[in-house]
Amino acid sequence: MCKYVAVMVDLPVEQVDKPFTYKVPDRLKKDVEIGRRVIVPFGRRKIEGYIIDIVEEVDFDTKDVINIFTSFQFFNQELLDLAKWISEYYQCYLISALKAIVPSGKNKIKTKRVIKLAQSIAQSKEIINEMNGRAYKQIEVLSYLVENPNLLLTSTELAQKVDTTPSTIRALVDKGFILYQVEEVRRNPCSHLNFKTTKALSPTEDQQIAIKEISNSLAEEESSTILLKGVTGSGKTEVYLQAIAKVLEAGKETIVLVPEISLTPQTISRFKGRFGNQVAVLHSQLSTGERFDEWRRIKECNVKIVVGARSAVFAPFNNLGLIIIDEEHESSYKQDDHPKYHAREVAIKRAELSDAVVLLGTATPSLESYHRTQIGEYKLIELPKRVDDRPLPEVEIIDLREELKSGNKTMFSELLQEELKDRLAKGEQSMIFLNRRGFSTFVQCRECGHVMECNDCDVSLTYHANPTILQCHYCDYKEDVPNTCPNCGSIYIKYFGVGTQKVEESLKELYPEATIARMDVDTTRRKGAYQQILSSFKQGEIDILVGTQMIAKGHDFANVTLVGVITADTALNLPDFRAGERTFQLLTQVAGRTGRGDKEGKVIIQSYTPEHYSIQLAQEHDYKSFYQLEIGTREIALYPPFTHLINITMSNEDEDKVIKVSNQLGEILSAEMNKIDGEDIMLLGPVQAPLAKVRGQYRWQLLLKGKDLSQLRLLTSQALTELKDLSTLKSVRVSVDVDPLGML
DNA sequence: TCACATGTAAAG
DNA sequence: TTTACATGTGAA
Ligand SMILES: [Zn+2]
Ligand SMILES: [Zn+2]
Repeated sequence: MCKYVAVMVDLPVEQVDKPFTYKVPDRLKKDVEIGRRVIVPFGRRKIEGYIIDIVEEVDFDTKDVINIFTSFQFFNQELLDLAKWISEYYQCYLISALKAIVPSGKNKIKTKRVIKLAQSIAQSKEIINEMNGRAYKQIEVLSYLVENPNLLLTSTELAQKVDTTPSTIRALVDKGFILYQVEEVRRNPCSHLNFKTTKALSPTEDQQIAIKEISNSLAEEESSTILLKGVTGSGKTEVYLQAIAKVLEAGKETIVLVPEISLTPQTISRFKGRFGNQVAVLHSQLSTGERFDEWRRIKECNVKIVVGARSAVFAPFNNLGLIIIDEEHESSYKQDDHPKYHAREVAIKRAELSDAVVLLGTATPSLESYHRTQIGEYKLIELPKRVDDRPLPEVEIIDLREELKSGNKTMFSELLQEELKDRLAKGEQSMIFLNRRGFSTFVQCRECGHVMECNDCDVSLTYHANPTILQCHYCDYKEDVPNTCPNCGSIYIKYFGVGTQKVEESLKELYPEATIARMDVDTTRRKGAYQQILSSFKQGEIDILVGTQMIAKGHDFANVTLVGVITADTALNLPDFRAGERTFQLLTQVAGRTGRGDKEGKVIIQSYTPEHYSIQLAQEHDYKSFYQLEIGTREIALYPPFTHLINITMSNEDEDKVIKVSNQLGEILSAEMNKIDGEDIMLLGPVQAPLAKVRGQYRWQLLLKGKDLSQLRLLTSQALTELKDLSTLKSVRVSVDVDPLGML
């Protein structure tokens, strides 16, 4: 038995996107299992791969497997089937899908040099007493170590903690009081946090009904999807927690997906507080080895619940009962690079393969999901009221055109200014929200109008204040802010546009006595800074918090009674069929940040197009009407959920080549469409991509639209094969995105 | 004729 | 992606 194995080699190329068979030498037979990582000879060299099948007989010559990694099985049959589905659905190589599933990289054990006391705690205390008072920093360091002997900090970290430099630590090492020790880094990202254990709350009537319905679905032991639509502050998390408890009772496992930016200690503690160390966390920021470690922990320890971002949908469970997707509508569930999967769709597929239940939670369902409840594909459960019957906040809309007419040239309307003043007087807190898209700050010359742009991308460089620098958001290119215009030499070159810094500055001018903080990429770059700002806001040390998307996510700030949105319609101007949906979701989300305590909340939305239904209906908290209107326009314009889209992007540093290939592919596609009588299929383009150039690569795109996705996929793959045979311009990159979220 | 550059197909 | 082999080119 186990004579041969079928291996997918780790090479993302069309020609090797098929299994290769190898003979297993006797010494390795005991380690043969699907999902193991192997080393095999490939051509004249060695290569890594994964076992995807075990075969008893072959009718051709084979080479021998060189080695099988014994660490663990990277995927089981169920995850392999899921990978196969992904590769087919999203048109990528099987190996790419597999690599999305397994923890990335090698089992590199990361080490660091940590500081430990050289003597026992008691002895160290004595040393402290006997030390020369002049070495007060050394005493501080030593005392810190005596109090926190298990922290295992590196010398830089320790120096930071006690506000000194590593040289102090060096001195202590030389004296023999402490020593360096190399430790394996096996980080448990939240182990240092103390979690308040919580008991199940007694649910509200609506929650009770929701839990009951979910339990019923779980009991069926048959795959199904439930959409839990609950207004902001309606207590969705408690429903999740009690649903998980039911899954645990049945001896099964749960995956909880939350959007990347919501994966904070607060979120994690909600789950750890209830279920303790049965919970593991899978960040996607975890580095190579760390993710590997967490995987090992999940497999080896008694982990029953995994909380994580997008990729946690692949958590290595064998007896999955439930997958929860919080904020189901969030666009971060779609992966940006290949394979461009959507975690919601993958979750539904995975649930189908393991007879599990998917629970989608949100206040503002994606059009797709709500539509599926209407046609009976998903079950719909609603939580229409906030807990304790708190009212939804009052929303007022300000027409910025009117403001301007009446002579207000600031970015804050009269009303917003008054309300801010009022909150400051009452000692209540406010949040000011800026939609990041369309809100870049750019540097422009006042004399000749020259705008500082990225050489490699078709965008202007963004101005950052701290440190002062110009940066490209697409390729990370950085340069110093010029003192003179590179075009005309004028010294009147300065930054324009509204950024969070600018809002913060203006607020400081308006309310010099207020404490104002800002939360954006600049202020949260430092590790832990995000947490720090949030917690000091929560403690009431900050009166006004200015921020981007980051502050819109489900934090509970009881004392926030005012939310201002500087301009609501920036997203509306984008060439994207989801613009209306995005705007509605964002406004609802932001509005939900207020009135979560005993005091009522108020929301002020400033807009240049206040008549737009996304804004009007967000004011009314009226999702249903919004859905009705939006679904109507989608149906007429033949956009999802009534059709599927496939976006094909061509890119190369030579735009002529890109255009040539785009045209070629466009022609092949139309020819194929005629052949297969593709009347239901529409081809748009080729057109220049909305982001015409990124990292020096020019981009053109083709968009396919049609009711039958498998027909679309077949068409693309056929056309691409044909293109490969035909085209001489092989250097042009062709990238396929199935179900793209936007048009970019 | 050799040394090196460039293209192309194949990988069990 | 790496590699071998085929084919092509220019200088000696
Ligand atoms: Zn750039
Ligand atoms: Zn100029």
